[in-house]
Amino acid sequence: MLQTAENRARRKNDPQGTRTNILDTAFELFQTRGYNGTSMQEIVAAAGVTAGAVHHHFATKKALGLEVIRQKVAASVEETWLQPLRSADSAPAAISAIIEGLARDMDARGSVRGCPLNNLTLELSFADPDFREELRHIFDDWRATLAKRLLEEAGRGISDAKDLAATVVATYSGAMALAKVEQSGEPLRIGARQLAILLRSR
Amino acid sequence: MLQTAENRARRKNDPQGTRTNILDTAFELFQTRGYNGTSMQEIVAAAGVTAGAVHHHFATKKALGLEVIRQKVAASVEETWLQPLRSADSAPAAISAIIEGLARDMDARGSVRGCPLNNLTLELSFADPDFREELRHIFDDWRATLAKRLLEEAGRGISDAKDLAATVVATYSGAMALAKVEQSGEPLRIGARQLAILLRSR
DNA sequence: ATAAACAAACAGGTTGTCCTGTTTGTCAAT
DNA sequence: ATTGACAAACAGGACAACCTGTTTGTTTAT
Repeated sequence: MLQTAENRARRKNDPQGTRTNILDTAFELFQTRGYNGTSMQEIVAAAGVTAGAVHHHFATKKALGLEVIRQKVAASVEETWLQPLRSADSAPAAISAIIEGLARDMDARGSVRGCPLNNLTLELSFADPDFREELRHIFDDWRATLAKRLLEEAGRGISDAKDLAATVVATYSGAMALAKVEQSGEPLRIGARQLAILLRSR
Repeated sequence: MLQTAENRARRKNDPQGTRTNILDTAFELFQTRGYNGTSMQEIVAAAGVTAGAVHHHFATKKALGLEVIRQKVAASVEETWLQPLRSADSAPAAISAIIEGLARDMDARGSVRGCPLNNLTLELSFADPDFREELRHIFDDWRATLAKRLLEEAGRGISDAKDLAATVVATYSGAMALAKVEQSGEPLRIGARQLAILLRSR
């Protein structure tokens, strides 16, 4: 039975705010419990909205997941990697600074939830081609931005720059996996040091 | 209503075989759909056993997952990494051969499901400490075996060997993530080449 | 007036787990 | 050598909780 007008809760009527709230909450829960480990009910409860509101903005859980990747995950990589990279004087110095900054954040926070992009990639990119496509775009942008900055350095060809860019992404991603399983920032610091050596040697 | 004795199926009574069958099937499904993406019913159906049989050998899904990690995932790392490493003349040569062999397998197969250890680590190691503990042991063995072999090389200290071991694991793990999202063995080949350069430079 | 933005309740399928009953091997007593 | 007792190894559902998605109705902005 539906409720009467008397005791029905008032609507917020803040479409942009509600939508952003749902996206932010889903991103946080996916990051802590994973996509398949998070239920719609948990998202509804944590966001403090109703199931109807979620359904109005996102028809299915998959549609919500894809939007989280397109907006939140992409923005996260943009903020932590691409912007610092573009505004830095030296690419190798920026890479070291980014990774060591993350290691410091993790140790201060006391817990490591890992890289959102890698988390969702390993969970979903084989099982679902739609997710894979969205995730792949973000990786490609990341590698392209890195390669572009590494190409500016003296005495480096395009092929070397691309290979080094892929290696930076790989070593960072794997170090983050180690950091997650050890719950420590140390693997990231090791990775940063070894990447610095590799970037100096070429 | 329970079934009568007449038309009831005969028991297999092959405890070891049934148990191994369930473990193998669960490992395969976890590898393709993830832990939370796989239901008990799917495991039951794919293994061709009954729910009762699964419950007899593994009380809960989590208990089954932990056994898959302890036996199947650990054995997979042992087979592809530790044994080749121990029996090789040169550690750097073995590392290159292992990674490039995997890249060849993937291209021949036409699909990349990723590293079972990393897949489960990113999905579960933050959300559940019991899973994390089991996964961490495997990573630690992996790094220790690598460090031991890298230490044998001339002019290398224990600290450098440990750092390089962590970097080999990290770069491989991250390259496998790239391979998964690109569905190609190429990122692994790039990682192998760059690791060879790094191992030569020190 | 119309349509977007929600609130509330609900439908129907799926989930992990458990329970009861039957079959088979084992081992000791006869 | 046969039998009886007992425990392990399943078969076949049963079940409540939970899952995603929808529907219906009310509120607000334009």
